Amino acid sequence: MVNSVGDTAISDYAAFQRRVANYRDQVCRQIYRENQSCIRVKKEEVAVCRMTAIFEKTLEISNRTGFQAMSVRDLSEATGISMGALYSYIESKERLLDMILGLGSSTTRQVLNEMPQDTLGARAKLRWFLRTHLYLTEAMQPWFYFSYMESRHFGKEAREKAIDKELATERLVADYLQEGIAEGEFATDEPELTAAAVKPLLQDWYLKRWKFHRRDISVDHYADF
Amino acid sequence: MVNSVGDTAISDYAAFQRRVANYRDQVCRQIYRENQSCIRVKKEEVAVCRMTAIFEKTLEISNRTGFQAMSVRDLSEATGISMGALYSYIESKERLLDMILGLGSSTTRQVLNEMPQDTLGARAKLRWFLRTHLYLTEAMQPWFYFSYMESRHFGKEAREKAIDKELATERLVADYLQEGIAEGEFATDEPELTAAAVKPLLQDWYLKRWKFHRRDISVDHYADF
DNA sequence: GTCTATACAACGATAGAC
DNA sequence: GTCTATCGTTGTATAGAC
Repeated sequence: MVNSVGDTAISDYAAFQRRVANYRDQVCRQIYRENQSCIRVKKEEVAVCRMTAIFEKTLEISNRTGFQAMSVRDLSEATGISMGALYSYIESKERLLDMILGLGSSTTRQVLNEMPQDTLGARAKLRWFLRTHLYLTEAMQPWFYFSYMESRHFGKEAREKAIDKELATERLVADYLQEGIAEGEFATDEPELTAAAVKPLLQDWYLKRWKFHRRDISVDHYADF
Repeated sequence: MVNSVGDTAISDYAAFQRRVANYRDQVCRQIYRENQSCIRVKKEEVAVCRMTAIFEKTLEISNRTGFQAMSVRDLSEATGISMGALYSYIESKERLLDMILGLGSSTTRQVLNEMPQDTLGARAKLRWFLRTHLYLTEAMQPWFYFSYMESRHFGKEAREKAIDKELATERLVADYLQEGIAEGEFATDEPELTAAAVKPLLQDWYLKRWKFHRRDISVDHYADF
């Protein structure tokens, strides 16, 4: 409930979810402005509203059948927007992909850069980071799933960006571990390999949700660590 | 080197690789016979040889672009077999998918059912299973990658089969853990969650090879456990 | 701003000559 | 058993009426 400024941990998932929902609208508007040059619809309110729906349906269909298998006709039908109208929002299918990727990575960047200032000690920082990461992938599960599954079909630049991001996350975890070892908090002789092992555990949460839905939520998974 | 009948562990990866290569030919021939009714080429030697090439190239292209994005024309070009000739081996693109899935799961079944008889104790059994599983995914990395990535595009039956297989693996690991706890060998209060956590670590090996190629091989990853 | 109708390329698959 | 030529379908994207 309480979500005062200096909290060490995010108080609970529901609060976190609300925060992310706010970001989403904000980020959608930002995406619209960035791509205004190729969007024929000029009324911002209309455009942002419909684009939000387009993004949502795209993730929904793509996560069932794959982005490339999803035809724009499918998308038109799912959103209730005709082919012609649709193309006044997205310019091309490839551009749609770019916009969706931007949507997620902008949100992620904002959320993970908000570590409370008074979070001290490697253990606390690692805890905060892992928990926030887990919450984030839960709140935006469709996007993370999409991003993971489609990453190999990206263009060269986008794919390299994805790899960089993954390595950056791993490096951050490895650094926290290293810091913790120096503080005498952790006992691992191979922080890098451990960090590399942590990543798939985080990813499994959004990739194999059906598996965890038969049990309890993130807190448990956290205890596991 | 030594690979005598009763070895507790597979002696080394090179030997294992040779064993799997033998299986592959054998399994390819089996696939040919099973699908003989819809394969127009009747000379077994010719057919098996070309089908092996077709399977290999399909995995190669699909793992870059996705199976559904791979056109049969691409495959024709890559194999050097014309469209017409190609279709006297595969009948349809969907059938090609089925054959490839059968190829891998047959091999997997054979290999994992060959646990040495004198492997006693939960720890030894778990070790053997994990090491063999890791070796197998290394030897057939393209197939495992393909299977993982394309599983969501499968038909209902095939997808359920894949889920069953994954759960079966997890159950097996959980059982070994349980057995080990009973023997006082392991100290985990949640064998099922631990088993669930082991799976993504195994999978990460074939999904993110680029990450591990900057370090050393499976033995290390095993030590990590 | 949205619709229907359509252009044009690429797809899976086949026929028929060799 | 293999090839070239071609079928019908479906895909992305656009034009022009409303």
